[in-house]
Amino acid sequence: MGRAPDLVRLRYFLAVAKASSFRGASEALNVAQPAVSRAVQMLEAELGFKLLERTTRRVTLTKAGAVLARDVEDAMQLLSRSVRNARQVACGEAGEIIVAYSAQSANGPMADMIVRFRSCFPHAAVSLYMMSSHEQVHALESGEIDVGFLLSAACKGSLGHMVVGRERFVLLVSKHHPLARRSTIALKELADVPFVIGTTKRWETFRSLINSACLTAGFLPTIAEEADDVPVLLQLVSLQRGVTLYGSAVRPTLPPDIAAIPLSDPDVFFDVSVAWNRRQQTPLVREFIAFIEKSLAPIDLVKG
Amino acid sequence: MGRAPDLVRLRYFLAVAKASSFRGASEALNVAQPAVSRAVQMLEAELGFKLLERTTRRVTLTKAGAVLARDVEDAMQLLSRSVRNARQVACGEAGEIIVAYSAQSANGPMADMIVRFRSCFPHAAVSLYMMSSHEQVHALESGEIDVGFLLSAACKGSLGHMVVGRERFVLLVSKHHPLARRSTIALKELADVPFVIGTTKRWETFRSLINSACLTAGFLPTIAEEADDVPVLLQLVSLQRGVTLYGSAVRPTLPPDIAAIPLSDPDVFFDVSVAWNRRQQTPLVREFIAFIEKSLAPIDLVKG
DNA sequence: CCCAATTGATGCCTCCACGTTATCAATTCG
DNA sequence: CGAATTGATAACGTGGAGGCATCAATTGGG
Repeated sequence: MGRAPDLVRLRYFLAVAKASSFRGASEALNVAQPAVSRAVQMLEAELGFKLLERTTRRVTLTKAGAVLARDVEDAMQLLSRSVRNARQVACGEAGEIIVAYSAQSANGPMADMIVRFRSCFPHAAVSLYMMSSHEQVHALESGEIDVGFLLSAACKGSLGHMVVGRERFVLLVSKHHPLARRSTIALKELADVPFVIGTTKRWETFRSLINSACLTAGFLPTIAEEADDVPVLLQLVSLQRGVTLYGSAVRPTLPPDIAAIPLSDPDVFFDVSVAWNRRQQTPLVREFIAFIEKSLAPIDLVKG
Repeated sequence: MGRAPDLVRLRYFLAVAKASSFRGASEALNVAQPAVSRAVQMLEAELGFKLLERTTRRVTLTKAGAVLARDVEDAMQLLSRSVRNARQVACGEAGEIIVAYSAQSANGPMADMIVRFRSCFPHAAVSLYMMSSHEQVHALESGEIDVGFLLSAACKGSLGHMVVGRERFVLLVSKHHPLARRSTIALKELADVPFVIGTTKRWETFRSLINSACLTAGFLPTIAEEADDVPVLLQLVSLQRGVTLYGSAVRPTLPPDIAAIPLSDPDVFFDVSVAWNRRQQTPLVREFIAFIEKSLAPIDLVKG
């Protein structure tokens, strides 16, 4: 009941309708003329009504045939659009990609990369979600996100990843704080300075980065206050409840009453990576990673 | 080259996508399982990219496969809608029909017939055009219109036609005219009364009807003034430039200063027909004529 | 008025494509 | 570890689509 007829027959019929001639259609289709005659006959038999009025000298469309030709042409166009679209998705030219980024990576080169990727892949739908490095690892493993910009330190073995940037720490202090006038500062000077810092799971990776940096300087930071998101953290710094360490890229976005003082320690830095799940790489994800890699190449050349 | 793949293969693929299983799909399709495997393989080979991820125990859609399944389903639905629509046109359930009607038939049973036809054939597009009987004959022969309501006297041999109503004449006179007080009038009383009447080609049929009616009463009407459309004709009657004869059904639409006086002659009437071109009857036209015929049956029963 | 030419339909033959059965390889349960 | 299920593969047969040759019918020209 109501199954669609063979596409070849429909194509032959359309060709006859366009050419108003079986012979002309057969030439346009590069087949022999009897094939076209039979195809249309079979189609009519299958449908149960006549599509063409033949007068051995002239071929005209039936009303029903005209309607069918018009509608079928649209449907076939939709069909080939479907195939083209799927092909684009298959080769990574189109599709959806869900990208996460952490607070620490947000101020780095990530934003620019996304913008340029979007303009290079106009058929791709890029969704962005803010997510801590720790959360991203789980989201990548469960497939909730396709790629993530996160702290390299958070990456696990099951994830593919690639370092996209190295960042030095800056000390964030209130401008009214005694340390605010310093142009640089050594990490070990902070041994007795109270810190405000995130302590929930969300901050796990970044906190352990700070801890290990402080440990190599010979102390463990004194936690004076805890905050769970960046605005509150900055608020607490403003109120001189403590100081905190952050990536240097945060500077352009700081409120005016907070100073960012570079650390003088040469080896204290952290890396930001783009990470992905090796097991579910869609073509578009591959394209995305390749795009990031290519974006990085000139940067590395400058450094090397 | 972007030709569309075989519909059967696409249907098989959709079935697998729905069932998430080759075996399940094969049962749903009532074919053996290898047929489904091969069909999907051929489809993938034809398209050039994978649609399904097989793990011998679980079948999942590729991103491209998911996109294709979604879009192809829509396209196939459109395709079967096209076929259904064409079938409706073929059996006369749907389609376009262009109907003409003359001034004399406009006030008869035509209007009601059109309304009821429209409600019985909701998928049919009925276009209405006002056209004189004379013009309708040409328009029917050239195929510009499908059917016409016109004076039976205008019908030629090449057209099929069917009488749908018989109408008596009424004399239209100004209410200030001496004859306005009469309740009936005999045709021969009008031998010396000046007429206003249409004289162009458009009025040819109706004028010859009036002429022959008058001739049987023993005179030829005196033409005092000519008018080419109904409002002007009525205007001239109002201004007492003359009287005219018209179908009695016009009465409900007359302006208040014009009286309609029935003729007492028993044999003076004219017939209105529905006419069509025998050579280009679309199914819907056949349905229309059959509908009119059926609408007429009860009327004839009452008369007979 | 008839013959040549063109057009669509038909008969016959071939061959590819699809479907079926039988079987294998791999994974999942009990 | 064996039973069962699932998808892939092999071998085989049949139906349908296309090609060739030909027919029937209409048209146009001499």
